[in-house]
Amino acid sequence: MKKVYITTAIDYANGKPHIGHAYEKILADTISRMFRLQNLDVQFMTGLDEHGLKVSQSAAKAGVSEQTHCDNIAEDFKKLCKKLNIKYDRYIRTTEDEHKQVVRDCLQKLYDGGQIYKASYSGLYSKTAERFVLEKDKIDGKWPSDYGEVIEISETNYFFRLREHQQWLIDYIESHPKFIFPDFRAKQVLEFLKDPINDLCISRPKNRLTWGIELPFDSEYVTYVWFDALINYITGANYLDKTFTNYWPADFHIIGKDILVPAHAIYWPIMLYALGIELPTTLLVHGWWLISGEKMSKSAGNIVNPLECVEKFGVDAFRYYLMREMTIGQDSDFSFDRFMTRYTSDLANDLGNLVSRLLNMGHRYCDGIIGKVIKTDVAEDNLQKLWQSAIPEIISLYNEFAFHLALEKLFLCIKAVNAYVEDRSPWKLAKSNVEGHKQLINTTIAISAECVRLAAVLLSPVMPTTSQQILSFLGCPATTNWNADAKFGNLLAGSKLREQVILFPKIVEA
RNA sequence: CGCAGGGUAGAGCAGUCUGGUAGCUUGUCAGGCUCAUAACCUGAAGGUCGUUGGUUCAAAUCCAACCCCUGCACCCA
Repeated sequence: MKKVYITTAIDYANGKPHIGHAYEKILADTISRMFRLQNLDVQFMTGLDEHGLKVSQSAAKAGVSEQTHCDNIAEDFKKLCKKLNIKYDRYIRTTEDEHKQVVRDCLQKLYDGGQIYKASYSGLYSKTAERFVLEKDKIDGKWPSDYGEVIEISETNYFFRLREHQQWLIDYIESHPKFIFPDFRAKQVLEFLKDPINDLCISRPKNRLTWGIELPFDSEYVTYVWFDALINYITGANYLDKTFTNYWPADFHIIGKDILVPAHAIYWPIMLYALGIELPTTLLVHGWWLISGEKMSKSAGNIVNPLECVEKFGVDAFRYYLMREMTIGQDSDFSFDRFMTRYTSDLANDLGNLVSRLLNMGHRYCDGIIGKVIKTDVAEDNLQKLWQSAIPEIISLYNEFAFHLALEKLFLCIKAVNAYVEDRSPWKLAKSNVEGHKQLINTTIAISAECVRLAAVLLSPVMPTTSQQILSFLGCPATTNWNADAKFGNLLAGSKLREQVILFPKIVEA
């Protein structure tokens, strides 16, 4: 009865949504949908990380309260999800009462168990940047100008014991090859763990920062934002409730490579271990989108607004591009040129045009009704065999998160339908009076329609709306179950075809 | 320095884990077709798979060494 529990990282409430946020959500959504189509009960959660210094600073800059600031950002991100057709089951915010309670509960448990201790330390502190800095931050022996005055201060804080669990963590990662995907990321973590790790400072004194969750055992401090943020995963699984085991352990934490080390591969497993909670099954680590070869970052200011693309080309085209171009784990380059090429050649010319010509032929030669497959020959057999062998391969590629390969394969099959239609040339058959040609036309249309139906069914996780549209053109309901729908059959006989439709109009000017 | 990733037709990428005729898209050239979104189909040209060595009957793939590019302060998926 346990659900498949899938999470994205929660977005930090500091700045606007960009392509990276969009990608992670689309990836998680695609995975969720693909599991649902295989009859799994999915719980998909995303959300917002709202505490910490940066949020406090952004709010001050905008001249609003922290909570108002977060409410606004939450709206932005929820809008993004809606635009991208992200079907999450829960949207968590770290300012929710339930979450605060879970964080305090965990802190108290760790404190009682001796996993948290108080210590003082001193270091160099930048008053302007409001954080500790290191000697190595100096450029040419001088502090960067935006650090302002740098002074030595000493501070007392609470620390969470990481180091004593280091060997346990190494053993755990080595004995659980599925824990970090793809494999090379695990290697990276193990490299990191070759050096001793420091205990984690999990508090901030209120004289520096008040925007956080107060420590349950010391009201002079708030909780460090990462400690707070990571706990969202168990809050979202109803940690305080009996139903916790319906969700936990999480099956997939979907995260970017930047927050693997140390947050998700070091802090989080040790936190859970120290709390006596089972670890998530898999950290699914994706790469970054570069923008025309350059690293995308807030500071560089080259943020591609995903919403712009969506409005111009449609959400499914955008989802298709991201899933088709990215090899999970690697970085990938986003360029409008390539987006246009994918849009035009894959979506408009191959898929869209196939749908368009099929509908038109159906009306022109078969009165808009799909006939029965009566007469088949080598051409039909070959096409059918191609699809029959491709379907399980595509599904298993999906299950391995190799979406780029699944889509490549699927579009090769779509091309094969175009070639098959060319081979049969119903427009020629229609001109002749030869016995049996009418049947052959019916067969061609029926087989092609069946292939288009399958294409729509298999595209559903990536392009849910398009999938549903295509199916409705063929007189079918949306697919909800691959076991039933992802099979080559003759399910469409008697179905009424819709009038010709342009699914992906050519967009002349980029 | 170290660690990680990448280096495959003009361009952009996959394939490398699990060795066996080098694949996809785009671009170019030549044909075909006209149902269709100036779309579709067929064929051709184009690669010493970064370099050198090793293992093997067989290496893009495994091993070793080296070269080049990228990332590794904060922020950021």
